[in-house]
Amino acid sequence: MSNADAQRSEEAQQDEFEQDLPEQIAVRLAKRDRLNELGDAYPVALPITHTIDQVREAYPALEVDVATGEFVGLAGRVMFQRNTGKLCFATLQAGSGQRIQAMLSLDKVGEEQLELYKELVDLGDHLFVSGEVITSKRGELSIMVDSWKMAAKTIRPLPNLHNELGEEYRVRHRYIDLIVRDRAREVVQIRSKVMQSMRKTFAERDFLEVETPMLQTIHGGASARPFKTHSNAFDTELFLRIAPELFLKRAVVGGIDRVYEINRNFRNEGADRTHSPEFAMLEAYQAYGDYNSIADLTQALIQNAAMDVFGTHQVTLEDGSINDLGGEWARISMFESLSAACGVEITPETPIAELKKIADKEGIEIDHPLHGKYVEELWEHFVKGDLVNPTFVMDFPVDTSPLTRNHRSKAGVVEKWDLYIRGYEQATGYSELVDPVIQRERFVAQVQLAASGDPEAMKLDEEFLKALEFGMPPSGGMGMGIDRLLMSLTGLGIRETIMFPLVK
RNA sequence: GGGCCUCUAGCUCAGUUGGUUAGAGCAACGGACUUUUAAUCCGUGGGUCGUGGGUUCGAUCCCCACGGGGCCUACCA
Repeated sequence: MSNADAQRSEEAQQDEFEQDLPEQIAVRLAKRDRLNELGDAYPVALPITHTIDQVREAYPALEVDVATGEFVGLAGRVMFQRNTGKLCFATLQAGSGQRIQAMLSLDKVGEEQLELYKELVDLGDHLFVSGEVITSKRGELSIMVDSWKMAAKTIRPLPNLHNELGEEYRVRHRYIDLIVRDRAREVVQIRSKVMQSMRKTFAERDFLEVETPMLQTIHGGASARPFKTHSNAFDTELFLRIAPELFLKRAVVGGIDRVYEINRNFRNEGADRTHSPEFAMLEAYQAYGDYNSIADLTQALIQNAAMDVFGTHQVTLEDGSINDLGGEWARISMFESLSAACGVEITPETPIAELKKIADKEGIEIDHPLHGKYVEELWEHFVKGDLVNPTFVMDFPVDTSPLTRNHRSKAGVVEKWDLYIRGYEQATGYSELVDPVIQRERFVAQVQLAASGDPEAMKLDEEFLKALEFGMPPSGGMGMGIDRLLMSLTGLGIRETIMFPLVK
């Protein structure tokens, strides 16, 4: 297509755009033009002296019909309008959600400015007003406007504020959701404060925050299907990371003894109420720690976050129920809790055939070559549902945990825990496997699994093994889903804790 | 991946057992109103009924395909 053709087609598209406009958008575009004729529909600077929050704070409880003598200039989004012939009311909203009323009367602003206001200001516009802080005859804290200016003209109408938005509209137009729904703003604030709190806890313990590669030539550190992409410069296949683990361990080899990363992981798997294809993950490693010390750290991170953000360890969830995160969290053994729950002694030596018999009796279908897979499935069936309070489930089967050290005294299990809160897996922690010879054997076993068709089996990462061969100190490590943590702290679904979840 | 449900105005929703011109509230437009709080009152406009095909004299409604969304189910954190 030639440049001229391209331009013509662009103009055609522009015409089409303007012809097909919904009535309200056409009307607002005309108002925008009018504002630009008179001045500027989008001025770069406005003489703002106060925020809405500041004015509200300064006058928490004025009597009815008071004039304070204080003159302010402030701006906010017009959320409601109530116009009478010679007196207009507008409710202005700040980004914080704070609101204040603006009043425009004929004798203060004059006929021309009042008429222009009525003609050009719509719901949703950002409006600047300057005038005296007063209360109305009904006691509403207000600005008695001397002059007003459009701060930013909106072209699309806000949805009506008297019905809840549909779920799909909320997710696809989160910026609207944030404007009209207090809870949406609150969740963003909570998430930010939780991150601040966790970084503070880490800093107090001398952990360094680092960033490791998201684009990787070999994906590792977890069992999951990766997203694939391609590098033109290197002409090679790349993977979006499924976990940062193998790079954070390289950092520990390098002497970054206390290290953590909070960043995104990507897993090419199903999405539902508790899973998102991209999700925020915290991983932390502590040299000369083990799975006990890292469990202590995990408990501290979550309890500090609850205390810093909500001022209590007993957090109230969306449905009104209480999630009690207080006290020392229980630590139970996977094999012992499973044995107790199903009434049969189950150990790492229990033959697969016997485990299969129990599974069949319970109506659980398992088709997997690994002993540990049966144990974990049975455990989830018998025990998981009953775990409401925070609980560390300790000492997992060896064959499903290729990056974890063998238990120091119990045969057939590794030093790994999963943290469950309200029945959801919240975090996992290890005494890290640092023996490069055993690590190589574990990877080889994974490669065999992959050869037998398991798409989630780990790949053998020679560069990571080489790093281990230079000596990694004994370490504890943990990983925690941030979105999941937010769910535990609020009771919301994952798509509400992520500001912009993936939508088709 | 499998099953069930759903898509109507800017937003939230009615509705049509297939029949002339598809409705409401808020929003918009015109008018009245100097203390409103979803202001009120009078009037007006606004729709490819998700998209494409089929059945029919006639389809927004019935059928098929496709697309978006939701719930359940399976895998994974």
